[in-house]
Amino acid sequence: MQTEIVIPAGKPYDFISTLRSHGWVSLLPNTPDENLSAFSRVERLSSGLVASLEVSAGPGKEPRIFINARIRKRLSKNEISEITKRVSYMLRLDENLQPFYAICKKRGGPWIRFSAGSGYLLRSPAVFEDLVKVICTINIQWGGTKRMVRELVEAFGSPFPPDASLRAFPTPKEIAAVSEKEFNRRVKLGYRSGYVYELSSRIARGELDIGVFMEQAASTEEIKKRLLAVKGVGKYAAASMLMLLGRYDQIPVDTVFRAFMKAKYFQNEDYDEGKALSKYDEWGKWKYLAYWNEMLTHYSQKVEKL
DNA sequence: GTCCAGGTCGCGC
DNA sequence: GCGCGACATGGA
Repeated sequence: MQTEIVIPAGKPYDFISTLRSHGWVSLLPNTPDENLSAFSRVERLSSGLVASLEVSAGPGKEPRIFINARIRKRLSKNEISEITKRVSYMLRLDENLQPFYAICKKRGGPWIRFSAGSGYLLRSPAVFEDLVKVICTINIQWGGTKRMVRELVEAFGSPFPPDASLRAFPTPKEIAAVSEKEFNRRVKLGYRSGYVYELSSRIARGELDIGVFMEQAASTEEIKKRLLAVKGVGKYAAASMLMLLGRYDQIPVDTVFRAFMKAKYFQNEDYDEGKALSKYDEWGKWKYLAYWNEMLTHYSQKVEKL
């Protein structure tokens, strides 16, 4: 059965730019179409039902988002609402980047191109998935990240009944259902394996509530502290997670940041990390977006790699 | 074969 | 608080 769900973006929104904002659209269960202008994804609803979602957008500055949901039965109101919420979260339809655009406009020059509707970075519908995916970007090349995420989905994700080769992202329970030894045998995550398994087990046992990372009222410093308490999450991963949680005031310092800063700002002097970071001080709570968009522009938007 | 990747941990000072 | 080696895995 198919159900079409329509969500008005409700604000200037550039759907294509969201998909191309970084590599997340290429990590399973996300599957981009060949033009990178829409994507599909298998999603396991809280009822345990597994659906396949095709997400695309209509024309216009404030487009409507279309979700074509395939599932065995007719969708209930609750299920439609759940799907709507998850896709809205992925696309960040609830975020407001107007203050960022305003600063860009004021600065002028190349920043003018960041106009209303662009700059939203795709994320996963659930924080657990983003945490695992960020851990899978640590000390590994992008191809390795894709491989590890694929192995996780194929080994532990719930299958989509009409086509069991399509699977959802695993839940913590699905991972914690096997022993750590078995986990290590089924997916080759290198030394990240223990991090992912421990995280999954703690959540599955109820020792860690993933909601603690989403508390809107908590300060960014507080959320950062909670993230750093997760084994496997250091400064880089915490800053990346904060971005995925909609807090843009920290920059993940990694080989990408360093290489870009050296190429753009330190061609004629020795690289200095403090100096590099301070380039974005004036952006306040929008540092990440300033850095990321400048970096994308510098490399002329190489989509697949980042 | 060798190097190292969108780093992090645990140790010793 | 800072420096440093170890760490799994596979691609370059």
